[in-house]
Amino acid sequence: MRLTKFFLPTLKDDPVDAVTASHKLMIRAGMIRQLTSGVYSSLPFGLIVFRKVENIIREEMNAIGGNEFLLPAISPAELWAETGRLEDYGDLMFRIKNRELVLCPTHEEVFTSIAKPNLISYKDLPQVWYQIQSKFRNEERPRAGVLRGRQFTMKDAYSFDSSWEALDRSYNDMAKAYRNIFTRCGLDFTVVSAHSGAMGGSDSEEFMVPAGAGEDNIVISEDGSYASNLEVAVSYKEKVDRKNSDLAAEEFHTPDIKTIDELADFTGTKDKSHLAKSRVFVNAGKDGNEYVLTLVCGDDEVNEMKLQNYFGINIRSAHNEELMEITGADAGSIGPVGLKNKNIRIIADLLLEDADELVSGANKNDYHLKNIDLKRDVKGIEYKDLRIVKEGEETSDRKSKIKITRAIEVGHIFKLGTKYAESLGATFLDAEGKENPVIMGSYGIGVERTAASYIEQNNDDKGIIWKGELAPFKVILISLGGKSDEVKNISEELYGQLSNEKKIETLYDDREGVRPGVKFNDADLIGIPVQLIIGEKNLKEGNVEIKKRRTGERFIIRKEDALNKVMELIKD
RNA sequence: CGGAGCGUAGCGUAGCCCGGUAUCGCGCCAGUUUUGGGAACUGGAGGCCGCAGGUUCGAAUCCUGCCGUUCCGACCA
Repeated sequence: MRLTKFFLPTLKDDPVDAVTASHKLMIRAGMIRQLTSGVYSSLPFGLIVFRKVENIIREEMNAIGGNEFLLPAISPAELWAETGRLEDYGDLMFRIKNRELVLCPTHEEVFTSIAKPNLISYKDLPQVWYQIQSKFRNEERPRAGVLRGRQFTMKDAYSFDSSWEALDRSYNDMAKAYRNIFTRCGLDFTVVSAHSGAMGGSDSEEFMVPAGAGEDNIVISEDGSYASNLEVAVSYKEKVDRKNSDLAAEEFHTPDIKTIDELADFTGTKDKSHLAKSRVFVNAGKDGNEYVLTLVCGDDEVNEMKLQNYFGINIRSAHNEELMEITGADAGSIGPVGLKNKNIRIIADLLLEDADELVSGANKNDYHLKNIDLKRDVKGIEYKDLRIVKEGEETSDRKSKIKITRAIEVGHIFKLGTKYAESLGATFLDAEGKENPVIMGSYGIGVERTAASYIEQNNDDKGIIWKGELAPFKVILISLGGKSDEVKNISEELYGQLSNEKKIETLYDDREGVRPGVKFNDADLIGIPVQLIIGEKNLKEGNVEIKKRRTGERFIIRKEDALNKVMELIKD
């Protein structure tokens, strides 16, 4: 491609609205432009990269027997009402105003609607179906360029199986394909166990790219044997010890003490594990509200995602006005003993199992209780894993320690089970002639997000650094023309040889009247791996120069050897 | 949704407090010189100062409302 014909609007300065490296660089390198919040146009240079990602995905999906579809981006709202997701997604789904249609945020329903009348016998299964399609989500806060947008390209795949064992096989094939995809994309990634979110389902793994710009926190053990999303992570920690002193619970005055830290200071306690922290949650259900009081050690926090896993996505923190009504006190004086509403479920973290001599709120403003014995004083108490794990804790097997890192989720695979098949009536007849719901898996990859993640991991102060399969061009031929016809002739000759004979994706900076510095800086910014530089100075000696973008290494070589050297270097 | 900020030429900005018809840099166009790491000079084009209303002789500037957008948080896959 000749740069004089290629639309590549590069920017010298960072756009003021961009904060993360990939966002800045994708705009500066002329890959994307924003149309409105969370919505980006793909410019030619960006589109080349996105297509590379798509093609890698396509090849790996086809390799495991995937069938490519292209489904509509709009669908009837009714289809979503049937699975209950019209409500579940709520405002996250774009709705069309003048027709009962929605913009699809994902495609389980639509794929299932095709599966239903066509996958009717166990002989029709298994199937893997996928598409690469624009998705629309009315994100409340889009951020970091294409990392979280309102419109984005997603590869979504679905497996249809006749047994849970077969689903395991489909899932494992997919997991392997995902590893291939992200490896081929040149990403440093890690696979973590995850929460399957609003989609429902059981086993679930996320493909995570460690990067500061990420929105997720992931937990990785130092020995690499454990990896998990912080939302579901567990660790090993000693339980709070039981003292068996059988001291009577006793109320004491704690004026203006609202937080655990204040309580620790007030009581002169250094170890906050016996200062039990209470929080009240409301689980809004069809039959009215269920109230849940959680109890964790004073130095721990409740992991709300774990609560969602136990209670469903509708559980929420109680509002301040509700607290008084439920407990009899305001936040800061709430505890498990003496609650105003007796129909409240009390769930304590596993670390607090049968603990005694605890201090917690007395459900009376400005009072706390000490010597609470959970075994003795709290009837019907349940114990569950509730806490958020912390950096430096031991892994569950006690063989390693955990680290917490920010990461970008580029892919997610999970076993859906029969949720959509059941609600939409997609069944098949098994060998005995019995009707069963199709067992599904669901698998997604964010295309632009994958490219952005690559850039997050591969850039320097000059710009992007491409390598391997994602590189939009393998070589940039920089002609420092000036008045020299010879430079121009040699450049044209080499360009022809590279692009026509060797079939190498070559970008040819054939701009005239552009100073060398501008060309060098543009080349570094857009990050093509190998720069072949033709200038008058070297050419006088019969030489050309080659620079590797990543390392900055330079080679001055005979012009006759240029082609071979380029071919050698692009293999890296 | 809560908090904070921003909106002036393609991009980045000054001016706003204290009202008088918009500053500077980059980029763009023409010309001359230049040509290996974002050139110099000369000349030029380009603006409903986010929108609407109000105050005023007069509004980029003050007031009200709205819209857009960014960041933090909440929410979300």
